[in-house]
Amino acid sequence: MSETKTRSRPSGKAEPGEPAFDLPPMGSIIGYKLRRAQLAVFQDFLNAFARMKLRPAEFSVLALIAERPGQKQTEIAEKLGIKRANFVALMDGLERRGLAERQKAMGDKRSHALRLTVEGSAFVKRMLAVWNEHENGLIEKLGGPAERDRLIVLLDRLLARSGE
Amino acid sequence: MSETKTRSRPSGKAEPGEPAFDLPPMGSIIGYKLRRAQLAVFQDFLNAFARMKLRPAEFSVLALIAERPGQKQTEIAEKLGIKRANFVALMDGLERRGLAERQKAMGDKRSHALRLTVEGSAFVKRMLAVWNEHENGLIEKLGGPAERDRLIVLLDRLLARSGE
DNA sequence: TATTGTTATACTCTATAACTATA
DNA sequence: TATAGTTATAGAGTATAACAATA
Repeated sequence: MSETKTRSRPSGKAEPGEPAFDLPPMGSIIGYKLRRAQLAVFQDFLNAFARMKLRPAEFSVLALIAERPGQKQTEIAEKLGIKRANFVALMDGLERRGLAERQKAMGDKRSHALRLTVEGSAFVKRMLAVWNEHENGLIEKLGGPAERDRLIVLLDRLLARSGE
Repeated sequence: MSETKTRSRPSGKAEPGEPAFDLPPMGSIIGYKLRRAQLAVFQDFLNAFARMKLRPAEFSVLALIAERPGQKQTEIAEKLGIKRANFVALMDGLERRGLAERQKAMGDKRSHALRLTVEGSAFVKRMLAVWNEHENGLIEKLGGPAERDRLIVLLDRLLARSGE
């Protein structure tokens, strides 16, 4: 299907001395720019949360537990695209810091119901305040909430039917 | 500066039984969606280049050498955000496969001028053909070249003045 | 038999310090 | 003194296999 949508230049013949390749400008490559932007955003996140010593994965785990307490490890790990084996050390860290805990579930004795501790709830409140500042900074860079929404729509298109 | 642009819901009081947090919907978090989209695009890249055994970093190094032969390692590494120490093994791999080579530079005897081999030039031609298919697939997903351009513009805004 | 959490392990990426040979 | 390339090393992140307890 389809002709070359990738090139912008009319494909003229290479001049002498020039390389014989019709190359993408690098700054227009979707995957490349996506990666650089993601790294920049994560770096901004790490700067914002340096004082709280919180990494993106820990943020999202705490957010999911806060949103719906009692979920089991596999559920949260799957939602975040984390292998359950790698989730163990992550959860160990949150438990060691006294922010979240594993409780024995009512029905299934194999699984753990994950909950925030009292200290963890206070932590999450501060975490969300910091996150709001961080996120609003990104939204301003993008040009406002409408531009943010446009970005999300485009990224969702890249994610659609990728795993199906 | 500025009020909360992050929330979409009117911040009503929490109902009994609901968690006491006003949480972001996770799917609307810029960094989170950015990361998932980047992983999906890279996975698509890896699938496309599985047969050629080429990873994104190797692709971009070959593309930069092809674009302007004779550049030295530090130049290319910096353009790609790779530490020069980590660039060594990457370049070793390309050299071992006979795709690119280190030549002694004319002026500075410390530096290496990087060039494609004859075999490497042929490889890059095939590489660019595969890449065009991959990239056009992404552009179709986005809804066409205009949507791709809009995405690049938004990602550039996230990258602007981040490191200054 | 299948699933939950776990351990052990390995591989990739990334980051830093220190060395050498040149400049 | 500083720079280009290199080595060694350590830390994240991620992937798989296998096990015990439970379903």
